[in-house]
Amino acid sequence: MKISTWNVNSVRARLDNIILYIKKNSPDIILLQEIKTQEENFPYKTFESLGYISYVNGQKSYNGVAILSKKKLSETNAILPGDKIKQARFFSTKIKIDNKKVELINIYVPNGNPVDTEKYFYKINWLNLLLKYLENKIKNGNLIIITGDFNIIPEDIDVHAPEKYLNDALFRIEIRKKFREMINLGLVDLFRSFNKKEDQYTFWDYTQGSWQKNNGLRIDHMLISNLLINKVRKVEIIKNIRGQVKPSDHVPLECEFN
DNA sequence: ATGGCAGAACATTTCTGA
Repeated sequence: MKISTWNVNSVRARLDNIILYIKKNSPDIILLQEIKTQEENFPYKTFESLGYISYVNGQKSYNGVAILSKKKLSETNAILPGDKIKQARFFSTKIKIDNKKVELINIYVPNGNPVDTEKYFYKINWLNLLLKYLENKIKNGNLIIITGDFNIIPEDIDVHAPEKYLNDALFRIEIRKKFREMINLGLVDLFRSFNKKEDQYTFWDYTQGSWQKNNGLRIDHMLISNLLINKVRKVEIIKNIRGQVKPSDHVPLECEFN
């Protein structure tokens, strides 16, 4: 089974790119972030014609997450307990891997810049709520796959110029500790466990020729329960997507399970 | 320090993103 995560920066503006990607890579499940639309304007029918059922947690203009799946999904939930701001950044469901029940979670973590503003504190608070949610699930014996746009650069190796990001909401120690806390719950940074190389990015800014200079960031992740790691066949960043006409600033991250 | 680009909507300008 192939699972893919992709911040598309507007599902409607990116429809042609997404269709092309689906036809070529045919993931079983795609987790989308930043769909930037309400459910009423989501292109359900386009994806249905490609063989996918869409599950959408939408919002006007900003944020929004969705899961496209070839098979019907069960136990879907669009609410992160305790989040009072209620931006559309969370969607969870249950799937089966190797006949084991697994909670699959799609997240779009707040960016948090500029630091030490209301936006930054919202990010910290959102991550704390997510940690509480994960801790509870894991304590109760649930297997987890959590994927999406974490807006966190885990290590120096994951950013083209670490010294420039020390006081950025994506790289501040305080934020990176939240990522580490997730790992410490018993999760694995799947991409990094399979690939130790530098310059492995999932995002390149639209400005300053970032793509051409390979000035990227690795901020889209898949964390999975330790117990699932031996079910993983392959994990891959689909980098060439960023070179398309009218691309998203993020590219898909794929994982194949046995 | 600013602005580089892109998308959506309050739309020929403003906001948000990372």
